Amino acid sequence: MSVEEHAFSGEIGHLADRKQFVLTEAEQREIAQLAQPINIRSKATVFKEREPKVAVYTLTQGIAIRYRMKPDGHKQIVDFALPGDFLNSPFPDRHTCSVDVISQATAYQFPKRRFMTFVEAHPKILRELLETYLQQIDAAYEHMLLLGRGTAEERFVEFIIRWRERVGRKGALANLVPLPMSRRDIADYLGLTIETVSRLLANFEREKVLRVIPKGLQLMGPTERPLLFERSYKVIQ
Amino acid sequence: MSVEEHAFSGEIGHLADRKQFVLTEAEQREIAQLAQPINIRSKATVFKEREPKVAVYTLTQGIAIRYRMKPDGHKQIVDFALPGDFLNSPFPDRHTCSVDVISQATAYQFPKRRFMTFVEAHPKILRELLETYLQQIDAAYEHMLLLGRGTAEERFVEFIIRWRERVGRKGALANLVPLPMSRRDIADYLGLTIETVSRLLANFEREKVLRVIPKGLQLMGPTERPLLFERSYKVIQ
DNA sequence: CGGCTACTTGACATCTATCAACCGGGGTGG
DNA sequence: CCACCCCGGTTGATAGATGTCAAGTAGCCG
Repeated sequence: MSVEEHAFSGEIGHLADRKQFVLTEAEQREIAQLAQPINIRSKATVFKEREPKVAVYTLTQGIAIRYRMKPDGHKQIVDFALPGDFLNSPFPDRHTCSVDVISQATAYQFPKRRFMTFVEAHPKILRELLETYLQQIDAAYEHMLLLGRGTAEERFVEFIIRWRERVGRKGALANLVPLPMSRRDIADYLGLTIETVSRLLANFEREKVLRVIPKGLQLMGPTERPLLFERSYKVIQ
Repeated sequence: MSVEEHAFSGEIGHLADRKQFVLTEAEQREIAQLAQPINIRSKATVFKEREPKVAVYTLTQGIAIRYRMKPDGHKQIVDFALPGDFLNSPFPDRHTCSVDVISQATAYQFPKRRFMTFVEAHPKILRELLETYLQQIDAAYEHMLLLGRGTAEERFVEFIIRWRERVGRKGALANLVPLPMSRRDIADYLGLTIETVSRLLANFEREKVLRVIPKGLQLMGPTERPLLFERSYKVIQ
C-alpha cells in the first residue's frame, strides 16, 4: 500500500490517551443512567465560552477543538479532545472555553447537578477527576511555554510529537501521523497563521524530514535531524 | 504624599484573590498540625519542575513566580503566587513547574501523604480544592490566548488589569499599581523581552496613559484611551 | 465539468528580538 | 564620606521572524 493510499479515513483515537477512569460495572451502569448520548453534526459548536453551563460532556466519537476567542475573532485552541476526553468540567457556572467538533461526533451529556452528586458520592471518582484536572494544568503549562517562548518551528515540532503520542497510544508509534484537523486548526493551536504552518511543512519536506500526504504526514525516520522523534527538553535530565 | 514617595515597600496581597478556603476552627487547628512553617530567602528556588514532589506548599508571605523553562534557559512564568495561594498540588508525583520567590518569603509545608489523607477525609475541602484547580485551568486558558494571539501591547495591558485586580482585591482598585517583580519577570510572564516591556512602558508614558514610578505604576485615569481600565473582551457580552 | 474551499506560494510589511551603549541608584569598600 | 562598581533598567540601531496581502493551485463535491 502506497503512502498516498493509506486510509486515514477510519476512526482515530478510539480512546483518549489521558487519564482513564477505572470503573466497576455497577458504576458504569449508574453512569449510563445519568448520561444522555447526543449526536453532533460536523463542525457544529457544542457550547461557547461564558455561556451558562448546564451539562458536562464526554466525547465518545470524533474529535473536538477546545478554544478561546478574542473579540476580533482570533482563536486560540487550548486542546484537541479525543473520544474518552471530557469537553468541560462541572465548575464554574459558565463555560471557560468553547468547543467545536471538527467532524461528525457523538458525546455523553451529563446534567451538571446529577454529575456532581454522583461524583461526590464516589470519592474514588472525585479523586480521579482531580488527577485529570491536574494533568490538564500540566498540559496547559507546557503549551504556555511553547506559545510564549517557542519559535514557529519548535511549536510545530512539539505539536507533532505530542499528537503522534496521543493518536498512537494504543499501539507502537507510527511514522504515518494522521492530521484530521485543518491547517487553520493547527495554526490556531500553535498561535501561528495558516501560511506559516504551510511554509513549515514545505521546509520540512524540502529537508526530507517528512512528507505531506492527504490528511496526514509521513515522518521520514531519525536522520541527521532527529527533530520529530524526541522531545527536546523532556529528555534532558 | 507625592507619587514618588508612595511606599510600596509594605506587604501587598496579604490575601490572594483566588478561591478562599472557608475553614472551621477545628479544621484550622488540624491543618496547623500538619503544616510546617518555613522561611525562604530572597530569590531562592522552592522547588524545580520534574523534581520528586514530597510536599505541598502554601505561600504565607511574599510573592513567588511559578514557571517552566526550556533547556536554553528561556523561562515562561505561568503565574504569580500571592500569600494564600498554593505553590503546587498533591499530584502528580513530580513538580510540573518550578517556583522561585522574588523576595524573602514564608510558606507552610505539608507532607504530601498527610495532606492527601487530610483532604480525603474532608470532602468539603476536596471539593474546594477542585474548584481551585478549575480556576487555575481557566486562568491558564486565558493566558494561552494572550500568549498565542495577543500583541505585545495587549499582553501588557491584560497583565496590568489582572494584576491590579489581584492586589487591589481587598479595597477599591487603586491607581497606584505596585510592581514588586522585575522587568525580567514581567517579560517572562508575557513571553516578551525586557527591552520590549521597557519600550511599552515608555510608549504608555509618552501617551500619558500611566507614569512609571519606583516599584510601580501610576495609572492616569480613563482618558481618550481607557485601555488600562477595562478588559477588552470580558465586557463584550 | 464547474465551482467552492482548503491549501500553497510569493512579495512585502511589520513587529519584536537582538546587540550594544548608556543611565542611574544602591551598596560596598577604600 | 566619597568613589566606584554592579545591576536593573532604558534607549537606539538593526536584523530576523512571522504576519499580511494577493495570486495561484489542487482536491472535493455537487
